[in-house]
Amino acid sequence: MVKRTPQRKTLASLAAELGVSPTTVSNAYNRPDQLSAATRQRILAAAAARGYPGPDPTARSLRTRHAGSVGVLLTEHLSYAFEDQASVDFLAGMAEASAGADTTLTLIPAGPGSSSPADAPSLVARAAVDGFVVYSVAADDPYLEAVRGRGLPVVVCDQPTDAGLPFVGIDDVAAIEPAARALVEAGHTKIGILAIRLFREPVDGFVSPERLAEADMHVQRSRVTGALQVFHEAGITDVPVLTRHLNNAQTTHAAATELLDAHPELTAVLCTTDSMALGVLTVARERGIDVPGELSVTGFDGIQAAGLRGLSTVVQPNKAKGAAAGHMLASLIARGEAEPPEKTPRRLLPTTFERGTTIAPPR
Amino acid sequence: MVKRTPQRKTLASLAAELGVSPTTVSNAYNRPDQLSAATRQRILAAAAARGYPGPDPTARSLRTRHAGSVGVLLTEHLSYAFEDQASVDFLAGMAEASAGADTTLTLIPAGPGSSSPADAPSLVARAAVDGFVVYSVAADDPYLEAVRGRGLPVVVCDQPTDAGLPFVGIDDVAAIEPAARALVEAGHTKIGILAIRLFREPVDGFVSPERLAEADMHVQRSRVTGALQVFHEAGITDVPVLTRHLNNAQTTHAAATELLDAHPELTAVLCTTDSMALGVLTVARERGIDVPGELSVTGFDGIQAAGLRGLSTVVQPNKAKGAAAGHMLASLIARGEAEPPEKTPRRLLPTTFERGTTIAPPR
DNA sequence: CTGTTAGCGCTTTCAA
DNA sequence: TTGAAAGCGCTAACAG
Repeated sequence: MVKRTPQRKTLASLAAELGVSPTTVSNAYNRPDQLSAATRQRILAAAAARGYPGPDPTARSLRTRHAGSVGVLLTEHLSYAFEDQASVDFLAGMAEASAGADTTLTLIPAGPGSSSPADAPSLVARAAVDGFVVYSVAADDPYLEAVRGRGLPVVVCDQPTDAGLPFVGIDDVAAIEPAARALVEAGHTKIGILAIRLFREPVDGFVSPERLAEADMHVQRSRVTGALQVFHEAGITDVPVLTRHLNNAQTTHAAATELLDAHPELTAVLCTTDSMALGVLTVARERGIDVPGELSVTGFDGIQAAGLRGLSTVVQPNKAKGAAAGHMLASLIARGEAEPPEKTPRRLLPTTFERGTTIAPPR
Repeated sequence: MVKRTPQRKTLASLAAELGVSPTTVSNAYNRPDQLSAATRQRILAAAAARGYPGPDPTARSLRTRHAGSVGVLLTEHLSYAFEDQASVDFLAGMAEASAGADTTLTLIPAGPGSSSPADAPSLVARAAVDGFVVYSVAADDPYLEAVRGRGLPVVVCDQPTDAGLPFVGIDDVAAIEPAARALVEAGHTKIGILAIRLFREPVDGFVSPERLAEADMHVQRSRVTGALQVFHEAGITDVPVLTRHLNNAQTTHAAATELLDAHPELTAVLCTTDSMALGVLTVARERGIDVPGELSVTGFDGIQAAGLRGLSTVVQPNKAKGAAAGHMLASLIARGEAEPPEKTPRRLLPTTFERGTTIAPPR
């Protein structure tokens, strides 16, 4: 007993076999109220019996001009992005938003993964999506270029801040102020700054004010300038700024070492990243420097490890950023089908300063 | 000077304006070797000038019968999945595989998130993908049903183990043996077992052997039976098994408390999950019970927190599972377009036992 | 190297 | 409540 498969199953073939029109079958799936419950049942039953999997999504999308998915572009090689808690949290927020919008998420495996760098953005060109969310990429990132080329709604998160695109992020300048101010108010005057990746090209070492003004990674630069502003207002003008391009245990440790060696007079270190701050804590422990007794330290991000160590830090809402970006994109997509763009939306989310236990008055 | 936008840009309209055929334009994008470099340049330039974004992905997919994306279905509400390190690692592995295959990843926001439970799997039905990877769901999960209904290649990871579908996972029975054996070899005879979610419906408390045989969450059950087997062979037959449905700090703490209260004679606890084991460590510390001096503890999974605490545990390769599942699906998709299914593939990945520092002979 | 033709499978007016 | 007809935008044969 072999059931033969009558070619490929399509909505039309099903309709033909049942002696109804394609319209009716289509309605059975998409507009239950447009046909009698009886016919609908009959159609659905027949479909199940014959193994017709329902209307082909691609054909449906072509016809309706609607993909039901939004593209997500994460800076790094996608596989690395999952190792970074911040981007994972961001994705969680996106997921929340997309569930609410009955939309799927299309992750583009960007980064130096694919074959040639030239055809890498081709995945962007080929993705069947209704819009993109781009998370923290450089202003001239080729993937971002590819996304713009698609002519679909785009929302940028964190970076680039000035691309003229709808934006979700935080006010980095304002966000770091409470941390800087806490240090100042505790009485510190010898303060150093540790920052991550200020420039696109690898730059490690101390950065002069002139050089800093040219830093092209705006998020990190804003945090440094935000802090410097507070320090300057307090009359603290001699603030060494040290940067590292990479952000791992090794580099942060090296950075902390270099800063403390070059400036033994420091009584406080402000970091633009929790990982940097944790590096400082590690070096301090190794050298028997008491924190916060002899050295105050602040971070930025609010990663879990920071919370566990009681680090004084600025907590930013990664998951909320994802949700906000998702919702903003959804509304752009919804609107795009009607009214023109209007003013490009820009949403800044609030951050909070976590007092922690790593700040004390200088000795 | 206003450039007028001549309606919607399509490949055909571009071709018409340039006075070439649609084929030629198509080739300019897809088969550079099928036309002169000159014409290609002319076409691409014209496209850029007019803002033609390139061939529409949906139409292309319809025509080529190929979506260039694989669907990923994670058990929990997608947003929760990102809070679970194991599934994040799994996704990282998937990402790696998909980058290699020049494919995007379509995440389906499953779980109790969407509108009505009835139309929730509809996202599965509407996803434009070439196949699915399903990660650790119940055998009768409605999303899994929906996936099967699509008639596309599917790879299951972890669960269900016996769906007759291509499978990637570990041998849970064998995997836990080294942990159980280490306890036995250290000389323990009073051993308890802590397990997570043995049943689909919420079950909290002690589980009799009869009840255990009925447990429908096979992964967890296998770990318990694998351990029991080792214990029985060593003549240890009286082994209390306690389970909790939820897996968070609170429930694991409560479970540990309940087990130690009911069985103060225990000198060792084997857990089917690191989180459970960490719960035991927490309770032990609270009660001043020395680990491993007075109590030996083992876990399962190899999460980061376990490593940091020196937990003796079975480490499973979550990222490798993702990569393996991704590759298996890719090959099924590639093949599907030629040969018939053949034997359904099944891949078991190796696990390792991490000795750790939480096992010692009983006092 | 380029053009003509014929659909991929569906939804959507519009008419019956 | 159902049906007929017209494409959505593209690519793949096959000719030239």
